[in-house]
Amino acid sequence: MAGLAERRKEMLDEFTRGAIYEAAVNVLTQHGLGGATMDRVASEAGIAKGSLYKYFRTKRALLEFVHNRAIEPLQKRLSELVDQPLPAVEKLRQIVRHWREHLVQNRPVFEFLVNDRAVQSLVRDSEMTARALAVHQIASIISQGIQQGAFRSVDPRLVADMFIGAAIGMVEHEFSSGRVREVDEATNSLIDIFVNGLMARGGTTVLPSARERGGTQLPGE
Amino acid sequence: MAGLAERRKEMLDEFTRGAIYEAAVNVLTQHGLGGATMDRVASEAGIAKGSLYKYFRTKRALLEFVHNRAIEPLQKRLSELVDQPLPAVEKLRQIVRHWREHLVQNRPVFEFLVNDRAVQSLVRDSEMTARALAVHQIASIISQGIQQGAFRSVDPRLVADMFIGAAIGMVEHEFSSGRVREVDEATNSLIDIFVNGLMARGGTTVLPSARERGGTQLPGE
Amino acid sequence: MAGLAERRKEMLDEFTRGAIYEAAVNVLTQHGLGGATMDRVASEAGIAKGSLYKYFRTKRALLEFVHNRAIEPLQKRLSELVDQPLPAVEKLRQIVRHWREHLVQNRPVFEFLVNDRAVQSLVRDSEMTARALAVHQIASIISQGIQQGAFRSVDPRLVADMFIGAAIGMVEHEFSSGRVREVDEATNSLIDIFVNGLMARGGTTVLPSARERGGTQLPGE
Amino acid sequence: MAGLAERRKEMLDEFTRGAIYEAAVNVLTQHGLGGATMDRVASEAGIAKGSLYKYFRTKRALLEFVHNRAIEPLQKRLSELVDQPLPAVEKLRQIVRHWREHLVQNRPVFEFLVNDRAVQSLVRDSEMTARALAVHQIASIISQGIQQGAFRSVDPRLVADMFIGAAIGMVEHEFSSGRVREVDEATNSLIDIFVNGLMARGGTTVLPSARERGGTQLPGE
DNA sequence: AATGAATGAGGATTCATTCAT
DNA sequence: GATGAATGAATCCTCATTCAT
Repeated sequence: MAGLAERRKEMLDEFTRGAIYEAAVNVLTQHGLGGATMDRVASEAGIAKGSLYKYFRTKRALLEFVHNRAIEPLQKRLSELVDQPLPAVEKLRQIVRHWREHLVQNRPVFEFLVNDRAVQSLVRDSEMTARALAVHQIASIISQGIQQGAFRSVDPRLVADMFIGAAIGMVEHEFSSGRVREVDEATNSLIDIFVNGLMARGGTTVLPSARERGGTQLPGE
Repeated sequence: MAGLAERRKEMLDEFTRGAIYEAAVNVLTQHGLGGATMDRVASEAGIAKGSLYKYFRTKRALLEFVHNRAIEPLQKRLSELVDQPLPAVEKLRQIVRHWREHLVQNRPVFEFLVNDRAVQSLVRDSEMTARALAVHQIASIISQGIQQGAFRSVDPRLVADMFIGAAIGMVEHEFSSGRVREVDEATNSLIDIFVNGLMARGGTTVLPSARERGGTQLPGE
Repeated sequence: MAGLAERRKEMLDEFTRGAIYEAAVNVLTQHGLGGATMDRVASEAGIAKGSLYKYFRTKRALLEFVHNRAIEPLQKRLSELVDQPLPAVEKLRQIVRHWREHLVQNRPVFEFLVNDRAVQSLVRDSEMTARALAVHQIASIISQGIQQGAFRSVDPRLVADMFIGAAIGMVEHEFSSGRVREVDEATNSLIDIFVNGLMARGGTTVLPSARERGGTQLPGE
Repeated sequence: MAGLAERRKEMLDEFTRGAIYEAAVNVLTQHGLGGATMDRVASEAGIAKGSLYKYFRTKRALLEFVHNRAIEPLQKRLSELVDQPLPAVEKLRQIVRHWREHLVQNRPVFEFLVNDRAVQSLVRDSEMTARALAVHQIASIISQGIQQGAFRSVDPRLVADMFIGAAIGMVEHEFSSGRVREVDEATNSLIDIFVNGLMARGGTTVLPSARERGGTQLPGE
């Protein structure tokens, strides 16, 4: 009996939290972070402000909830992929493709919540920020690639951070260029660059990198 | 003459604006964007609130000023580099090195202002946001590389956006790893990845990229 | 039912709005228009500033409310009278009497709100200001008088404006003279002047009006 | 020498005060009473704010100055007329004509300063407000008319207040109707009403005024 | 004497949070 | 348990007035 009532309540709770999530995303989309008031969220969710506070004790808690729920699928997929028996490159490729789709489909949330410093400081949980977790896991994929001889020896965490940055840059490009391209086009471009580099192969000579040059300065540097 | 008094006034003005800039950066650093009130900035700058409003007619104007002053050197250096007679790779290398140094030295501003969506919508000037300008110029460098045969044929703007993202990721890495490395180490890593890719050369075989595979799906993709 | 709760809420609302009206009038009386701050009104009404803003979204809305509530009874009575089967003179007489009583009883509001240019520009509703409405209706009474042969042929709207002005002048006289006279004394004086004029009848000769003189200029004109 | 320098200074002073008057009127016209800041007045007058404060120690003093200078010609003409050897009616006629012209020509000042309660309380000088003075003098003209047998016996001050009110109403009519009529038309209408009343003469019977009826109430009164 | 930068009290408005019904 | 009215601290901005140069 008690168990049933409890389960019932939990489900209702979960349902309402979903509605609040939708409402918060709408408000964020329409009014931006600054205009996202508890009043508006409650009204958009069709509940009273007092009830909203029953579900989230502070605004910060609400924002954390929205933030986490938005990021959750990304983290989940990343975790799953890390453990799969795939070559490192394929893992990266699938990660990027999934990120891209998710971001494009949930653009407003990421516009206003995830990629926003103000929120990040607001929702920064005690231990490990979402990004740090992603870096950690992508770094492990890169390490795998190095160990398996597919990748050169690089600093996995550094490259992981660059990789994430490039992925974000890719999505920003799609946002700002207004046009959403073939699902694989941008994804493959990113992987292609990271795997093969920009260098034209076959006979063409480029200036050696500074590392290869031993750090000498070119004129103008 | 009149010229003298004017010059004097301008210098004083510039001096005060500088002090306000410092104050704003401090407040931003200590209180974040949300806690950056005009009151606090004025107090930190050691002037009255009314005086602050003499220099900046609105909070938004102040934020724009801080934002622009922080970004200005980056844009200036980028513009200079674009026009220099250097190989594309060297241009990119120098850009990254300069960005990195500037960002590391002005971390607080970039933490709270430049890379923040909320501010971006606040300070978004009519036509072209700072990032768009940077993308444009870096894309032109990449185009140059392609034309000169150094780079493969890629979408310059897309790769430019990725490149900027990767550069930001690199700096974030330095911020979050807490340790600031040798000036060239991270820079060269970034250039190295973008030019040569991650792929281990010499006999090792990796899965071909989707482009080379002709778009076929691998299992799990 | 739902209706009950709604009715209850409406009554409470109306009650509070009444209290705010009183408070606003008090503040207006004591501090004048310039000193009528939302803070003071809230405090005088015994509610928090935030609550005041729940009832009136802006200061302007509050002022409009006070203005309208003060003028409402005047307009109502005027509208009623216009349609009654009374000789034009009697209509005018009753209007003046009612105005006078209302103004004397609500002196502070009219001192600071109704007869004040600054407020008029603040509360000027889109279409027809209160005065314009009054002019319109009094003009229609004068027209009636003309049609029924009681009044000479004059410009009804012009005379209506003069009539209103004279009525205001009458009340100002009572205010400034400090003494409030018999209810009918001033009222009848006003009607008497407008109906019969100042001219002494019976044998006494006065200079003909310019109209009668054909527009010739007297010395000093 | 000292005398000359003093005279010179006085003249300059007077000149500047004139410029300030013009500036204040412009600002009042463009920004209304609320937007009439000392800053704007100084800037419009082409002097520094500090200098403005040399001429008027407070904003109130400036407003009093503008108010008085605007009213001055009206008072002057009124005083002159009172003492002239003219029939009372002619005095009233000329007063109204002059007021009307002056008000029409200086509309902005009167819109925002003279007929405004907020200012009136601001500029109310200790003893006798401008209106009170005008009432006094017009009342004396009416008294003259009564003594000379031209007017019936009425309360001169009460009628003077009504008269002034009617004159203001007349000007308001011209302002609100947008059209400025022949100089004498409105003026003569006003005088005509006040001298002869609205009553249609010659055979037509109207209800007797309450005075004549002895104060009896009509049905509906 | 003229200037205009500096001041800071004051005012309108918002919004996260509480609590009586 | 749900509600939404009440709260008041906090924020942006204005402007009359002063005073050092």
